[in-house]
Amino acid sequence: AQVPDAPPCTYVKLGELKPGAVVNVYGVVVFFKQPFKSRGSDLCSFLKISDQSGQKVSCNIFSAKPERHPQIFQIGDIVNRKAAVITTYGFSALAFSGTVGAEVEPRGSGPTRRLSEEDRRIVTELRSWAAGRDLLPPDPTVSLARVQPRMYFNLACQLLAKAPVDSRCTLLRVWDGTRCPHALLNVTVDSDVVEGPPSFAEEQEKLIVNVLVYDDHAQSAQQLKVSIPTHPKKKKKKNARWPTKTVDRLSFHLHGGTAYSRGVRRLPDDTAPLHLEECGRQMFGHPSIELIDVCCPLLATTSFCLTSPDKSRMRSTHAHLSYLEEAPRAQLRSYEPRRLHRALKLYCSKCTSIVFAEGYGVDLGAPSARPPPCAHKDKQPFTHTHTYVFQLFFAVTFFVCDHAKCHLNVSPGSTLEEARHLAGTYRNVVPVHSAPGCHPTLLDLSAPFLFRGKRRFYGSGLQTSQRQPPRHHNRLVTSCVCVCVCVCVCFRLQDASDALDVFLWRDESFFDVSADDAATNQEAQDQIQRTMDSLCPPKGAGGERPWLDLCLAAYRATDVESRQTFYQICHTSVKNALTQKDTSP
DNA sequence: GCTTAGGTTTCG
Repeated sequence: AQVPDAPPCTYVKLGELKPGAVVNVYGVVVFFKQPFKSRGSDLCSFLKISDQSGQKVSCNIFSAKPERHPQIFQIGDIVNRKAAVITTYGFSALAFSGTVGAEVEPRGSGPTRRLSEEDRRIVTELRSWAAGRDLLPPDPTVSLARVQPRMYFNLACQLLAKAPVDSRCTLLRVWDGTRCPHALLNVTVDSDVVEGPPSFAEEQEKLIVNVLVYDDHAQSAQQLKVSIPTHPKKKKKKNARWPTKTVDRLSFHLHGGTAYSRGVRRLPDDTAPLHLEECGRQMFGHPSIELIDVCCPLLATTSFCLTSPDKSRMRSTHAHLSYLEEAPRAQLRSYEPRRLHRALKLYCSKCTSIVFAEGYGVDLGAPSARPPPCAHKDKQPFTHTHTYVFQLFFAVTFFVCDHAKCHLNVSPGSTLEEARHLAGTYRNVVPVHSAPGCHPTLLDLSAPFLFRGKRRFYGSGLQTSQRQPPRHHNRLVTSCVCVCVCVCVCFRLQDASDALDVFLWRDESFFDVSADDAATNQEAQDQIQRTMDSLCPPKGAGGERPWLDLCLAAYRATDVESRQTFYQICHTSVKNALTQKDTSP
């Protein structure tokens, strides 16, 4: 770790870095991520820099204070970190009190502030080196008129209205003055929760697209301001029934995470594309300059757009496209498992693979059980996730993910005692054994399979095994996996035409009961059970099965030969459907 | 209290 008054150290070219060294590093930014919240206590910036040696080096900068992170404006800026700690990966710049992560010199030919003669020479050389190559990636911005299915793109647009969909999704109604030629998904939300006009004139609606914004971006989307006043007299709410004709419709998704600089952000006012204003005049008919003037907030994203003065780089709302089909109503016919404690699963907190299917120990007699080939959703077509969950549910098998990054390494010769210790830091820790080159496995039945704070869980299932005494602290452990608890339930839905199995999982709460509570609290389990039974009365128990409005997203296989259609159901949609009051057919 | 993250897009 660095201290503010570390002694001056030598400037080293990026191609000559040695692990463990503490050196003075200069480089041209070739990639950067704005500070984001880490799982620890700090914000983290990530950047890659390069220099004349051609070497690209990664750098992480940690500090809880945003102002202590390097103020990088754009790719091509030059950063300098005195006393960088070199690791085998790259280098870390720990921004402790009194120091900043790195000094930044703008690209181009700006003044070199307060630099020593040597520093000025280095910056000048780096600038002329950087000027000679094309460091900026191509701008992925397209207009709505040019959007194609399954395309990733940036969108600069005006925000006309927004509405929360659920805790992890926000709907943004936007337009960019061009008309998307595809049939568009119609998203219906309660007009009471819409900020901005609840609906627009028919001609206007044809130009407006709905963008579904998820997770971390849903939070930032909620901060965006809609400046078009809500119409004083509300239009009648549109009929929320699903269309009877099934049509492929384009939908726009801004998924969670920041890969490829995904995000949503307000653009500075002076960057509004002129055509938007002009089209706005046409769109709203009679002189509407006022309206246009106040509805300027634009959407854009992250790295390049945040502070870049280069307008062409400022717009980037990545959206992911897929086809959606709309489906009619269905009834809940049954669900599995009927005993809720069997629905408790553990999943890896990093890669989100389910770690254990049934209660641990059920299938230990068959340690040859291999992870299903489709266990990692990032390595296999998404179609398989469905099958995988199904297999997990009805076959008894277990699986420990083998992503290196998912495993907490422990020192050689470590024991269960160390796993127990880790549970003081990580909430749920699973000790595993992994022989070199082999898939990681659980320890045998007599050892705890889960440390959860101060509690240990043995044997077959979370609920029944927590009272056994601690023992086997000397058992060897090679690594540990941090896991989370979720409730995973399969619902069988049915309408007049067919039945469909639907899985809900990986949510922090389940019918307002947290998965953590469900894992340890009988009362919480009973509450879930009662809800489920009210939705789906057991045979002979009487009571009406409610009709549910469902949003079924049909992902068409990209493989045209197979033309396999399969269904993935948005678990929040299903959950909303399951909790709705309407029971009319 | 001394970690966090370590680009490479999809649960929806």
